[in-house]
Amino acid sequence: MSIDHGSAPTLEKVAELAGVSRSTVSRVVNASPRVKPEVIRAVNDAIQKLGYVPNRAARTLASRRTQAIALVIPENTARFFADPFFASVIQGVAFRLAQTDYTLTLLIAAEGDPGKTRRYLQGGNVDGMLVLSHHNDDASYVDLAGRLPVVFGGRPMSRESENVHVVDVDNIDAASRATRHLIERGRTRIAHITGRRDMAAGIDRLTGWRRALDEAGLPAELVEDGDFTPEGGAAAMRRLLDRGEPIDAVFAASDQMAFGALNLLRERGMRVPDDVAVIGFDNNSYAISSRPELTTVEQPSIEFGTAMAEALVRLIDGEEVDTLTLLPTRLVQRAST
Amino acid sequence: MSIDHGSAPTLEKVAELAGVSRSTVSRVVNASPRVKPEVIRAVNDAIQKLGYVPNRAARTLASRRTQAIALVIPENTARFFADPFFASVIQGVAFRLAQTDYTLTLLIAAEGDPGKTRRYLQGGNVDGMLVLSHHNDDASYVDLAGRLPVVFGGRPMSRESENVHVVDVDNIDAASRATRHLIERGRTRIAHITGRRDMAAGIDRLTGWRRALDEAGLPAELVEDGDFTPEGGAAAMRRLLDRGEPIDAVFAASDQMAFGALNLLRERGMRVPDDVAVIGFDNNSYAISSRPELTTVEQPSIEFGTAMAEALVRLIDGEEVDTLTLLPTRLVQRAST
DNA sequence: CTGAAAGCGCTAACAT
DNA sequence: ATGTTAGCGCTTTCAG
Repeated sequence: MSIDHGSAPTLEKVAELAGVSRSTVSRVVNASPRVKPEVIRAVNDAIQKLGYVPNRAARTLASRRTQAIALVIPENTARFFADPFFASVIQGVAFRLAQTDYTLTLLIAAEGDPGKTRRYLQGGNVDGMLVLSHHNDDASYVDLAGRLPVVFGGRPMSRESENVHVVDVDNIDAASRATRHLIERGRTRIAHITGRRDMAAGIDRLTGWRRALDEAGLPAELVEDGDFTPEGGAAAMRRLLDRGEPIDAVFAASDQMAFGALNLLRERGMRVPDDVAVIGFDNNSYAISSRPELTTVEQPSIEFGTAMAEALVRLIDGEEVDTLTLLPTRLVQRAST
Repeated sequence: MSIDHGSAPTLEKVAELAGVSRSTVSRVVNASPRVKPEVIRAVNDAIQKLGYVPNRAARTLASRRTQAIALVIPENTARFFADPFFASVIQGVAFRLAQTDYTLTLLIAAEGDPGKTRRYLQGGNVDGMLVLSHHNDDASYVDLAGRLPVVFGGRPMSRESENVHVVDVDNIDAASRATRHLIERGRTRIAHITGRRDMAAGIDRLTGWRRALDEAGLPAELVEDGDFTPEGGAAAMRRLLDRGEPIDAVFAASDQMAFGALNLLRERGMRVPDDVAVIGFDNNSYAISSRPELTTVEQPSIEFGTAMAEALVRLIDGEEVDTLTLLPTRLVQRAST
């Protein structure tokens, strides 16, 4: 097990080989202006020849810029890694950052030792942070917004702070639209399977559903809590059906729950959309894997991530960034309604 | 937009407050032995009082240890972020590392500029790297194993190098077992929907299927390529059926493909498992979301990630680590067979 | 067991 | 346009 940690060539070596000072090499490496073209050439040649790669730690130490961004995911949220929405957001963040010189540090905030993550974040190890939280514990990061640039994915449950930047979709409006879609198709007994109630998205979608129903003068009593998973959706659907009241449509706060509801409906011998129309939220693989395929509200998940990264990078660069970036949603009509 | 980048207290401040030298503070921080208990107390008090957090860059620069680990994911593989298996592996890696002082740097290796990732890796920015690849392009990282500790998730397609460490499951054996399960249940016309052929897992599962069939003296001609997705599985199933030859069972190299195949079988009016038995691979959410639920080969995905992290950390610490870590698989019997 | 001194590799004024 | 001079905050011999 002998690995050749061949000591990397330093900036100084490059300077010697190119016959210039270290400052000049530094300038060339950092694409600073005012360097004679021929010198740039000479330096680059030397860099090439030596296979020089700048040492990040030294750079960070001297410049006070880490070129690193943290993606903070609370431990309990991390369990939802496989949730298509989260996965896509992370993918979007990673892709956008791959186009920059920023490095992405994935931070699973352990519940056991919250101080560890905070210390890391406050210790000047990153230039900014992204918070992706499923739950309301994101509250613990809001205050950090005063110490370094922070962008939240989805509005945090806690009070707003002026330094808090958020990327989100208008969940109330989107849910309301989905519900109206059902109403327009003549449904009157419209149920809702909620997302988690400790998440803004879950609460807002519930609000949107209720609003649309209220405006149409329809009853908004058929609600059961889900948890964004297929199993949770099926369980909620079962409770809904077991109430014994008539139901002719259901709006689930996620495709996964709609998928689970669909399965249960089939088991109970109910036809979709004939007996019950079903609409989901997300437009992910579950929407097209189900039979019938799901009508759903599409939210741009990858763009959700790129927008977060984009906002943070601009924030770090000292640019003006909107406190709230709202991404568009779109109703996708399929066979379940 | 004014953020208070309150300059963090340095080790020197702590030394002053505690009335000792910087060296001593450093020793305490690094839990070095031979420091008088009372001094340790004094220093810790000062650290507490000042809210001191060591500067990572300075530490790295001075000690030549980054305390960072890179998780490299080729761009094309990153598109499979939502694949439950990948998501779980990443989750496992992140969780295991969260228990250490290592930081996880997520590196999406851009196809456009492969040099960027390599430079980063070679530039002494990390103490070790983990490679998670869906495809055969992991070959480009095998040689880096000579410069720093590397652990692959799934055996790379390229030739082995003595410094290459791998965490994997025995795909040949597992696939063979799945196939034998079908044979034992009296099936004789057993088809296979492959994974990607440019992945070791895809190739090995095909080999295992063929081996079991050969040993039983059964024909191994019913093969169609899939790509690990539900859509790919459905398409492969369609081609299989369109051959017009009898089929009484199918082994799909992933639950997602089995799921897709199941949907297609239903469309064609075939009953599972009565007419056709179906077995998948992974045991993820698709296996329990499908109707009927899938019999499948379970592979411990989270442990896959923790094992990778574990091996790398030990490698970095200079410990002896097996070149190949094989994780156990298990047949999970459900309604589809 | 503790302190002094010398850097780690790079950037950033300040000169020139 | 380029070089000089100081560090950035920490670890690490080497003394004692």
